[in-house]
Amino acid sequence: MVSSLRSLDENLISHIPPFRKLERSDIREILDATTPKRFSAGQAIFEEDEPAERFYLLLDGHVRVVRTTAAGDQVIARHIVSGELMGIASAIGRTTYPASAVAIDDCLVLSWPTSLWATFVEKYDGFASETYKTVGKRLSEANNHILELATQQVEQRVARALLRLALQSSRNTDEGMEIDFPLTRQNISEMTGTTLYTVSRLLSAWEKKGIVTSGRKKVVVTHLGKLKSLADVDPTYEG
Amino acid sequence: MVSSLRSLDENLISHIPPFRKLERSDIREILDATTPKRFSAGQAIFEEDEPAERFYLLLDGHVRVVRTTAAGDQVIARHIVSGELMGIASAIGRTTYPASAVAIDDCLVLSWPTSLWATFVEKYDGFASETYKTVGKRLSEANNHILELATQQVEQRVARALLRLALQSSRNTDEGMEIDFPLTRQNISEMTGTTLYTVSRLLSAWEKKGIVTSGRKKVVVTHLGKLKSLADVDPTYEG
DNA sequence: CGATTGATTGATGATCTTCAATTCATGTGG
DNA sequence: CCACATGAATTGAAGATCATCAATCAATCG
Repeated sequence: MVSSLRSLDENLISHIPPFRKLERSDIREILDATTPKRFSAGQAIFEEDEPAERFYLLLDGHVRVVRTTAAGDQVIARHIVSGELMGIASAIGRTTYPASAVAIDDCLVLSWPTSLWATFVEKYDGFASETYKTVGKRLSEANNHILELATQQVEQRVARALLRLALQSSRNTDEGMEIDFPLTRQNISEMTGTTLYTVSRLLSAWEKKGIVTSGRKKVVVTHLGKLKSLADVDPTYEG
Repeated sequence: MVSSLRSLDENLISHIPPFRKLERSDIREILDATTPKRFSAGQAIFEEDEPAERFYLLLDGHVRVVRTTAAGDQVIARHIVSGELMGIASAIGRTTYPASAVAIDDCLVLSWPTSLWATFVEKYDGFASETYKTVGKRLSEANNHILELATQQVEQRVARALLRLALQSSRNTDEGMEIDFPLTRQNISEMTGTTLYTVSRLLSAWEKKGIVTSGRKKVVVTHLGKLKSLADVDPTYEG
């Protein structure tokens, strides 16, 4: 957790990929151009189709990136964890946000006006290449997601979604790997293109098999190997 | 069609977005660094997971970008039409191709060694921003595809896929808008995450309603408005 | 003109969604 | 601090959508 909103320590961001190669003075400059902001659980950080006036860095907490269809269905495109950039529409030549970002728990966020993007890219060594790597990773993930939706059954898709969360965003407890933010059946269904009922049935079945334990807004993976085999991935898969 | 493989005219690429802002001398340089190559229908231009040694510009023809799952299912990620870059793994910090590219019909292709990518980005004004716009467009398309797969029924998905092809890659005939490359029921099913049987049934039903006519490897949209309404898009939708 | 690839269509059934009825957990206000 | 409202989860029953299998037909090509 970050102790204060007033004094931004350079160490806060110096280890984060896009800033890793920068001098302390550069980092100081970058931090001086931003004011940290807190968002509480459920608050929107930016909204789909709004003009992309700022870009963001999540320092602490978890964020859901969400799109809504004309019919009102919600789809969770991805989760953002601490240290990731978001709202980087400018990186890909957009002027509006392609999706909404919602704080899942309490979040601490830095942001800069989009007008600074070009400056960052030009001035700070490695910033451009690192952020384009990020964009590339997201494109790959999106394509993997398409492959899953197009070829796999619901059980495999849910298993994979849960597997990714366990590997990327869990803490070890005595029960097992606990997803470290509140996560409902409905949330999982919105990540996988199914219904909350089907997710509930799957989790119940898996609980009987000793693969997970779960509760209200909580999921714990108790047997990663079995989950991987349900997900139909290599046993050495790590995300 | 391009008349000869020997003399590459500067006009060939001067109107294509990433090169649009360049001087004639720059374009000459770029063309001198490549040899055009032909691929015949069905040939692979590059393969998934291969080291990304070159990047490509499609000058003529149509290319399918394909991924294959461990189980052997194929998914068509996108189609490339003349004037588009492909195999630009380097743009997003990858060292291997994320998918295979297969010539649908006879294709004419330019290519450059990946080692030149950094030079292009640095040296040629507008090249970077234009190609990142391309990457951004592909990311948006991928996210739209995810939204469709997650929320829409097969009929809507097939209607949308066909609609996009009609709007982006068709010629007008007296029958209607004919998709201008060979396209099988199986191909359509691989674009939409369904089976060739279901696509065949849908096309048959649509033919009875006067929305399409179709034949072997051929689909013609005869009533765009009705197709749009099946696809559940705005009547003014244009891609 | 046979062989191959693509398309059609009926029958059957699995998978998953939908609806409805409860139960359970959590936090809030009286 | 308990009662109650609210949001979350469960589970049965019913049925829609789509995949699968199989048989047949049609087009194209060497």
